[in-house]
Amino acid sequence: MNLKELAELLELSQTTVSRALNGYPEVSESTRERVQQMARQHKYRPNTRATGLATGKAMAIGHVIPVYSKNEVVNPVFGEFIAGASQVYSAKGYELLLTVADSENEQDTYRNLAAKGAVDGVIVHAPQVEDARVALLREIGLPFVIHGRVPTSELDYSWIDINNRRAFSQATKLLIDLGHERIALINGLEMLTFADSRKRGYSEAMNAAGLKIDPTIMTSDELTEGHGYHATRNMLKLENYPTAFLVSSYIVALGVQRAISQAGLRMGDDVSVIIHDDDLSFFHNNDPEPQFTATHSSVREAGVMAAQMLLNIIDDPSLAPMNQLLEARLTIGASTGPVKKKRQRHVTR
Amino acid sequence: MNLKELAELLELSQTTVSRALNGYPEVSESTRERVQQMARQHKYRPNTRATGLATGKAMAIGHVIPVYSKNEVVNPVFGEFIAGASQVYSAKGYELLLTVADSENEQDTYRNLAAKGAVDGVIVHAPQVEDARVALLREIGLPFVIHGRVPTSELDYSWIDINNRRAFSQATKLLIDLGHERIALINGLEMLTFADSRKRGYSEAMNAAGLKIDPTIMTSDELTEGHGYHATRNMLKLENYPTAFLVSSYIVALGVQRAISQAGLRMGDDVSVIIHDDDLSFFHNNDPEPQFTATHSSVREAGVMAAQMLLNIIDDPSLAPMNQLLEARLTIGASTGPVKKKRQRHVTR
DNA sequence: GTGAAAGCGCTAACAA
DNA sequence: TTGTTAGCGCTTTCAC
Repeated sequence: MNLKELAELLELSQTTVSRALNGYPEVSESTRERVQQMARQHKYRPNTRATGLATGKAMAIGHVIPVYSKNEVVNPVFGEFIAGASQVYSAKGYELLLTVADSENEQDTYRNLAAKGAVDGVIVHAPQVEDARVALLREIGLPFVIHGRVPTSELDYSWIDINNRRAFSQATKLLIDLGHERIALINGLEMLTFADSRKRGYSEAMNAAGLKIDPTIMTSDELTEGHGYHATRNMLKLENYPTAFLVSSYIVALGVQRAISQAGLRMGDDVSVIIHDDDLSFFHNNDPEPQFTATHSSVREAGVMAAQMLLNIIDDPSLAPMNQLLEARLTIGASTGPVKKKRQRHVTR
Repeated sequence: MNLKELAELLELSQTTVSRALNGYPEVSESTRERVQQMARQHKYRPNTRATGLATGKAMAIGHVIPVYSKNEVVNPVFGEFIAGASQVYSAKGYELLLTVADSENEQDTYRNLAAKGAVDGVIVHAPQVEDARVALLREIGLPFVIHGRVPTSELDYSWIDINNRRAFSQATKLLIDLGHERIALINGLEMLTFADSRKRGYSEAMNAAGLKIDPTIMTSDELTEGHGYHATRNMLKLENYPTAFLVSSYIVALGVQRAISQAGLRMGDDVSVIIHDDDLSFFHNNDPEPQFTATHSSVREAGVMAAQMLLNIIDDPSLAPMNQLLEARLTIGASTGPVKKKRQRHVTR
């Protein structure tokens, strides 16, 4: 069923039907009713391509997710973020175009998207410390919102981010307050801003407490189980191995847990562990039942907000860049018990 | 830059330019060269909407991922699957339209997608044991491939699936051969076919070995960390708690690990654990270094194959339904040591 | 309040 | 080998 057929059925012109359906005021209430009724009855849906062609709008938003390595699992946070954004799009009649780009042809990806007229704007994922995309997108004039920030950019742009620095600084401080002095950092690739920020937060808290930052208990690599496992395994072989672990991403945490368990240590007892995957999860023996959300609810929310932001910008391109910094949820506090000095236990291997 | 401008620049008709670019044979080589050269130079990309409108094809594939609950994290396997499919699409000039549908309005989602002409076909994710979508899609005539199977459907349809039944039967048998008798099954929602199949595989192997199937060490719930944690915690309180765990999804495994560790048991030593997330991972003390890929490489591959399948069907709708059953990768074998009877160790709580 | 007609950017008969 | 023309399904000016 297309507009022409619907119009013939109603014995009206396409124009009137179109107007009735799109809420133009000049249509009489009676015909509007009639048109809407008939449209519903015949399950009429305007053809996206035609509408897009006629209006010059694509009614679609592109999400570009870069894949940096063949080993790495697509980060689950993308899924959550997109689930959030998707809600907003379908409410506003937009579609979501997903592109998985390997880092080489990523520039082309954005160019193509714009030139083909496939999208009205894009959400940029996984920004890097040095990221050329801000300049690129500005150049091609495609509206965008970055999920994350680009610290090196002098250009203004819209972004939404989780306060990774603060989350890691708080988490580190918490561990320090609990008596830990050897705190391992199992981080993502530090060329990516989220990992860079987390490292800063960690370092900040360590410095503030006058603790030594020891590169031998810090790793930066892909977010894989293997990374977590090998890193932790090696660290637990050290004379003075870490008594606490700060882990980026729960995929990595799976490996960390495995190595801890294998070494005969108990997670949350011999070793405290905090996992940060935009939400924070804390494992410690003083918790009657350690907190773990793993709902990624912050990320989903970030997706919603980013989508709204982008649609606003598309509506009114003259808008000044917007941004939003979300705090990570860390629901411990009350459940953390008395501070006591951590002692290392013999590691069985 | 659009076709008209490009044609004017070249002092040719739009037709010729279009033909030259689309590889029609009747264009002379010299003009074709000239056209391609100019197009490249001006970064010309045909407008998708216009092309779609003119050809009646959307040049887009829809992926619909259902979300059954607010708690559940979007299953990471979707990400992998889509990453695989995406490769194929971009190679063939297709776009990927992602829709996240909550189970209620899912029927509408497919209807809309078809009526709007937004996609040429869809990939259906997360099929249920009783799934109305096969009939629905057949009715609206939208080409589709199911990622999974619908056991109750009498209609023929195209699908690609991982042999979940076999994977779980093998995994269970392996654990039995190692001397385990109390094997827990931490499963997904059994209304979903993947979980249903896994349960069948498990039961099959248990029955074959003459072992009792005990519902108190089997759970079926959402794929969350909390599910794994609580299920395992409760089971470890049992008099004769399980000595082995078979876990659907590594998100859940994270919780299983946590509970094991908390109980003072060692994973892969006191307790064997197999995680199945389309690839299998086995943790057992006889492995010098327990296998874990967590690359989801099977799923990514499945995505590639599903996409190819769907594009073939779209090319030639008269094609008979195709299907493909992939075996899960379980790379243990050599590393599994001698079979010995498992003994339960005292659980500290 | 309603309709005729042009046009969005492309493809594809049909002509030349 | 190239060009003319109509048309894909919709929106939107302009006229009535």
